[in-house]
Amino acid sequence: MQTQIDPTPIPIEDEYLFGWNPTPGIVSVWAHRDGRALIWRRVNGTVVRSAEHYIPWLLATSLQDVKYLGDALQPHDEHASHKVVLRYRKLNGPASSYKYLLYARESRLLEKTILEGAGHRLRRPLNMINELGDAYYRVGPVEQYLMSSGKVYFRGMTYQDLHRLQFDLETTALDPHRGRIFLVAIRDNHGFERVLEAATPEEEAHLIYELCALIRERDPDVIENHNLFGFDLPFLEHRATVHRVPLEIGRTGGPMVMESYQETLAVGPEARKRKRFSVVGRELIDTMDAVRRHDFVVRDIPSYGLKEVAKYFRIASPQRVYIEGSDIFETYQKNPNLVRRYAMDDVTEVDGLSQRLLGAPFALAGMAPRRYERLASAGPAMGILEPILVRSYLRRDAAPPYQAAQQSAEDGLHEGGAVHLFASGIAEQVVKADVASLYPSLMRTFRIGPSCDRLGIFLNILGRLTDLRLEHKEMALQNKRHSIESNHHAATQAAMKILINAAYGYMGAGKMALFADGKAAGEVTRRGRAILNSILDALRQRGMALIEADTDGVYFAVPRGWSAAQEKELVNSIASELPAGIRLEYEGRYRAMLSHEVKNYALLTYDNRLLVHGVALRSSRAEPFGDRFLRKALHCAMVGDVVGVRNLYLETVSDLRNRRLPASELATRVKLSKKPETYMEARNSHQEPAYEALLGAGRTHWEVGERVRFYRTRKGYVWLPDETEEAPIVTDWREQADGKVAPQTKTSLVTYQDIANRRDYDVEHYVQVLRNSYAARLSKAFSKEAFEQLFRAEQQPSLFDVDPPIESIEPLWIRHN
DNA sequence: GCTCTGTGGTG
DNA sequence: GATGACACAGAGC
Repeated sequence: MQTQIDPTPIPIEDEYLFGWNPTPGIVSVWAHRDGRALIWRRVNGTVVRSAEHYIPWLLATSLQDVKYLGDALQPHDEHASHKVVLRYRKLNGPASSYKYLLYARESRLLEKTILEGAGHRLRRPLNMINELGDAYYRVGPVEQYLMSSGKVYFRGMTYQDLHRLQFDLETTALDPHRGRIFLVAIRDNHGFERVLEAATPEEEAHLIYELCALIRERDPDVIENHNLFGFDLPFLEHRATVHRVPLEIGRTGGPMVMESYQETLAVGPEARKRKRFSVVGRELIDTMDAVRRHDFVVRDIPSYGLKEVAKYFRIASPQRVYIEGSDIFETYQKNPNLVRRYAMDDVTEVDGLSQRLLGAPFALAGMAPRRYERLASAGPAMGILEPILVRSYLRRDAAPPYQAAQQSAEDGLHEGGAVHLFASGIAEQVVKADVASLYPSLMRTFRIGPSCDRLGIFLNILGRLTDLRLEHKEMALQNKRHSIESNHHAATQAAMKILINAAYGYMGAGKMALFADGKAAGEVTRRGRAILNSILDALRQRGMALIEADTDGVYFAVPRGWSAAQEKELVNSIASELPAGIRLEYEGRYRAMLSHEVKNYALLTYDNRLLVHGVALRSSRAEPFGDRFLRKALHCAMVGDVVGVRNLYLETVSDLRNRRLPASELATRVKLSKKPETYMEARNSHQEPAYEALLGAGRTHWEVGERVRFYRTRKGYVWLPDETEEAPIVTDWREQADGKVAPQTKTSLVTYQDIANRRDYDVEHYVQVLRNSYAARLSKAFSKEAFEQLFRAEQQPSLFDVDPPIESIEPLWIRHN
């Protein structure tokens, strides 16, 4: 039974935000370019499919390319004749806008007709609408369907109503060229759990077939996993191709084959090409996208890996099985049950992550005219806000602005937010205060919106979102914690926050954004800098020790012994001096902070957790021993335990010198970018450790993109394989004493574990690495002399014996004047 | 030194 | 059937 939340019709003023068509329960849409659309709706617990038609359309700045059609081009309300190829609707708007909505019964026909006309005009053949620059504005078929119908996903549904299935592959290697699937864990939120296995390579094809059959049988609306697009689907696709097993996991009624196409996901740190997979009738969700989006705001997640993230969100079970990635297949051979549990724990955590993080995209899908799976990973500015704005303009028969003709987007090259580093070193009793939604607050308070938005919809939506968000936040608190209602409101407010925070970035997005306005964006940052400066002045006047400030927030140290209440009172008193509509908030307090550089610092919480921000304080080389050293040393330094830092350093050096650390602790990992041929050509002039390590191990073939782990010895580099080869039995034909040849079986000589435990590394090299790349990150915590003394490689006293005793060394404290 | 490219994650 | 939110290190010039 579905829970109906807010069954009331959509108020007129909210049509911009939520669309206007009340159709409930849409869980998936698949639209073809020929005008066919398949809609799946969840009605009282069952899924119904309907086949519909929509009219493919796009927006044009002029009719010049289609004028040649003559009578075959008609305004929308005239001549019902079969000779009409294209119709258009003239939208209200100034000369420079997308004044014409062109449509035809088929998308390809629409585009071909335009391309032909443009080809005549430009006197060259054209193949794609993209070649015509931004004279035309197009969206995908599903977006066309949703924008013109005013429908959205999930109307009247809550997150619990979705049928979600998680599956996770366990493989013998990370690279599908070098390994295979040996196990799949599957579960769904209706209580289903299953583990499929392929003990031998021959069973892999059947395993894939079974997985597909199970998905069809369970028939979920959504398929989820962590790094689904980055690992499971590409791996599955590759193995399915090898075995020629069709990947039929879509909903019956559409083509059941997984489709894939290239896309550039330029969302935050994901700005690179990756393959996008899509399935008819189901939504594919990668929980890592949600983690990334969450971290964009909080910037607090140490790693995006599933296990780390599950711990971070406290959804990891205490009984959870942990197995090192490279040990999984070997463990499976010895103790398959353990790996079964491990894999099931993985999918269970993915479900937990989904419940925790996917509510917001779910709520976004109830607003923006795009598929749920796209909204889960789309950039909120171009990917979500803009479709909402365009839909709103079309609803009003208004032409969206055409930027290329206007200068305003480009000439607004402006300064961004202010970034200050006031002090480096170690501070105690640190407070973080920041302005809640600084930029959107400024936009709303001072009515700064894109000048090209004639209808004022941008600011209208921003205002509506801000008000509604507060209401949902309030409702989330009023309802019982973790109740369906509370979760629904919490997710909705989170979705609105995403949109609100996108508003500023969208205005500054440059000329590709339809509603961009660089000047307005510049005005926002200018006012933002002024607000930040007044906050900093107020803190200085009150004698606080400023550490660093960035756009809308500041870290500072308060006098020793202050209580949290005193800190809050200080922040509130400063907040009360700011303009109405600008809210300065007390965000948190920390026992200590190491300030290294702008945006690079470590925090120690009062419950002794270490939070590290910025890559300057993280290890880029990622030798495990160095990483561990750095975390411990940071902790010691931040509590003023200088002797502890020194001892830790001496211990680590001694561990290296006495070869107490296994090679795996010292290995780095790099991704190969050269093909074997390419490297062999350049090898004489320029050698690279990763390739030399492979060649040294007798490997002459590799794929670009393979990750190679290796460590350094005095003789060269040693490859540390990340996986155990399958079929470890080799048959060795030996000539025996009597001259006969007989087969001799033996197990393979080395497993990766043997190599990982070797100790033949170049000790002096790693002592250098410890000092130069790890200890160096503590340089800002001490004076130059103290640093030299602390990290002197040898224990010998200095020549002249003038060093002060270690016990007397203090870190560089950031203190009040 | 500067610009360009790659990276995050997955077994 | 595309995006348009980072912030840095390392390679290549």
